[in-house]
Amino acid sequence: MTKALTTRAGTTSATDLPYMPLCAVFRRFLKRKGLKFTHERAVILDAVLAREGVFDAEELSDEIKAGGRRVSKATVYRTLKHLVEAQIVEEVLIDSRQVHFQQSFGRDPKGHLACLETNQIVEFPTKQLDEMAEKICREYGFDFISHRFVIYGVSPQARKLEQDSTQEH
Amino acid sequence: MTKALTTRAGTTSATDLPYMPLCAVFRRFLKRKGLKFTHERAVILDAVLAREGVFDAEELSDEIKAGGRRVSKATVYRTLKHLVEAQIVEEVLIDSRQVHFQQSFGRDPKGHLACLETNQIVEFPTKQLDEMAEKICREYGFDFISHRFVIYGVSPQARKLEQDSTQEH
DNA sequence: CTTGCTGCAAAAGTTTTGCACACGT
DNA sequence: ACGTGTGCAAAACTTTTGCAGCAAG
Repeated sequence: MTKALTTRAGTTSATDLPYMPLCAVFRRFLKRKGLKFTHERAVILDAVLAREGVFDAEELSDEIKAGGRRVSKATVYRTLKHLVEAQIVEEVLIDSRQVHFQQSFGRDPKGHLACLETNQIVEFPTKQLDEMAEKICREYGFDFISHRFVIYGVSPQARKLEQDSTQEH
Repeated sequence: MTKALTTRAGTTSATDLPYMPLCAVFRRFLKRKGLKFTHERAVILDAVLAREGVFDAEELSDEIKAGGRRVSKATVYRTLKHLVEAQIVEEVLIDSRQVHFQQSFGRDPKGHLACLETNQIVEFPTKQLDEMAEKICREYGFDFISHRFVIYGVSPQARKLEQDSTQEH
């Protein structure tokens, strides 16, 4: 999507190269559902893959616009739904203002450490937690699907900011 | 709030008895903040305490109406904010449609096991998890405030429903 | 009495949807 | 060609806010 690349062996197009596996995953998902891989969906997937960490629909839309490409917000919302269903992206519920997303394909589940002062979000690995979640599910007779673990706190940076402004008094 | 009760020793009013401690907690909180304990706030606290488990602003408002009392939705939202700040109620982020709440005062933190088919929510205790959350915070230099742990799955009931409808084919 | 509170209705913010046209397969 | 997708603008929904009158301390 971003720049032209020489096609090797004439089998893959330039469009595929920056994210070959996920693009393929998405195309396969769409085909299975009788849906189409459109230019807009490619642009959105591209933007998702370019993102690090957590984002919301608005941010994604803005980044697409900033990149000089144009996709309507309605399409961004519609496509994010498909990406979630394709398990390429997952919803992350950090606060109640709006839905947040993050790329999830092939990643281990992560927990989120959110700073209530600065809205900074740090990810941490959740090995032990994953097992615990499945065990709890079993105890209650549930089939496990996924889990979300969010810890709220105050980051060192926020604490420092606060100290600085107190000293100014 | 609900029915008249004989006042013992002339010290507590009938209004206080059904939830003496929490009403007191809330009044103390309000006084500290220079806010007022109004009739509407009493009605809302009453409704919150009558609830078991997780609820949203809409449900609370409906239950108040069903009880023949009338408080505007704006006031329900405004009061829930205060109850959260007073730590009598806490936000629970289960899904992205709207904010959910539950009574939290004096309760141990709980995790939520949510069924994605039926929207049923089961609570489970999180002893080990609480320690883990604080430890993770420390590792990243954060001050711990709270945590949310939600596990998504399919409940036995939902599984059963699905089986039944498959058999009907 | 002073200050905060309530209800109402309007506003704000996010997400969804209907429709006419455009595009992938 | 067919059936899906897109943009746009309007709708839907939850939550917030401004204001004028009301109530608590």
